[in-house]
Amino acid sequence: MTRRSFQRLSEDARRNDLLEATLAVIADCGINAASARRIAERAGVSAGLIRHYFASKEEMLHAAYAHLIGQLISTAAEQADLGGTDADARLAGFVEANLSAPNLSDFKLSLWATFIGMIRSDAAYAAIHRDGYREFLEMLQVMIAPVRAAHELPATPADCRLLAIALNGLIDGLWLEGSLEHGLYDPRELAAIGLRAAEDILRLPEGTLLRHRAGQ
Amino acid sequence: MTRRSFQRLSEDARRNDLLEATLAVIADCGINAASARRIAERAGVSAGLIRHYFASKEEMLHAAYAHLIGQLISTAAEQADLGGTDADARLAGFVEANLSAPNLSDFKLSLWATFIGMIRSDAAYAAIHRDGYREFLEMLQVMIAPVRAAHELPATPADCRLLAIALNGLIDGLWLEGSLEHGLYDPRELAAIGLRAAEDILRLPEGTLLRHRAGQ
DNA sequence: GTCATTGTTTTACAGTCGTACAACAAGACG
DNA sequence: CGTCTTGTTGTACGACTGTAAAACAATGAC
Repeated sequence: MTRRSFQRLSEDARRNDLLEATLAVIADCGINAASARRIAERAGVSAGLIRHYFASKEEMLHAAYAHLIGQLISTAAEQADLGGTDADARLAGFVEANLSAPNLSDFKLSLWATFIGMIRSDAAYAAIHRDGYREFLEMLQVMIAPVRAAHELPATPADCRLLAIALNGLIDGLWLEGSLEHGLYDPRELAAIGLRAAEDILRLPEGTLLRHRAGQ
Repeated sequence: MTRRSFQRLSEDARRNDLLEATLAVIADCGINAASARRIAERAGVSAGLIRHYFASKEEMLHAAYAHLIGQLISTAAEQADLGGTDADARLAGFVEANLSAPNLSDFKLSLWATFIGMIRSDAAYAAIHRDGYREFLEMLQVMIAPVRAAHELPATPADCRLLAIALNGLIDGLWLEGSLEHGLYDPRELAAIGLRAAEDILRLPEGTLLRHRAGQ
């Protein structure tokens, strides 16, 4: 018996590989088929290594969920940052990022749904969900305030929080329908639909957000 | 060894018990813990019996998903029927049913999400999802037409289909946010929010749907 | 070049999984 | 009451599960 040759990786790199492999296997094979052995194989690693980075497979799944949420949020935050100091552009970028690739994808939706299905029976998933939701809402609220203020609309924290909730509902609904790929609207249209609806919800003049659309 | 005493049930009754037990275990314990043995125990039956009603556990899961979708749709259809021949009341009832108990629940959301997470890796789930979505859309389209016509608004099948898609997105988004129980709005308000937004989407006079609200 | 460290593989194990099938008993029918 | 049908139970089996731990080898320090 000759042993497999291998390469030592930094803790961060290997951990990341395992998390990405976990997500890939769940999305491609389903959560039921996502065994430790299959995930390890996908990561190009032996099954035993998992326990070197995570206390249990369950802990790795929790970390993978947090990893996914982090990707979704940071992708949106990065696109918002492309707007620089322009409040309208920042908000538009944030909304658009959530309604276009890579956040808009059946891959991510499949994972999101799988984990959402577990928050009822596992408090760890529920906590990760709650934290991500809070962070998302807070970012929205912070971005909404200056946009509303610039158009001389009420923009107290309380106002903006309610608007953030409504906007989050809109984004979630459109993201869900778009990612489910019902083929009912061109994915490229989705961001425009969302930006237009966001203007309505925030009572902004027509085009305030839409003219900052990056795609197309 | 003395055998457990048991009762023979009709095929329909036993099948239904097994499907309900399947859903209950998935929601309460998570899909990973939903083994055939645990499901059988929940149904008050031995594990071997499953194979008498379903060719495999997988087939039972598929049937359970279809069962859930059927519940969601028929609950909404029944509440629509309470509106009798009044087109406005029928549509309002349909929308409201999807935004209040029993359709609005963390139990049902948990199941819905779990199955949605599997449509990417299993064609059988995808087919069930597609069929349910089509049926839902068609019901909306049929109910929208007379409401629009009564207010002398365009109501061709093409018009109503687009409106049904938009309305479905709204319902899905609100249902999702409401069922996730973020505690951000009173569940009783949700139906009112949805009816009000539906009036906007369909360009109906204020109160057209809202005054048919059954709850409260 | 040698050694120590430790990331990685391999093997082993007890438990659980889905399921096939034989034994049984509940209910229907005469 | 006896007999037949078949819904239901109990058991057995091989495959797979998560995980513990020993054996090993890649890398860095000197």
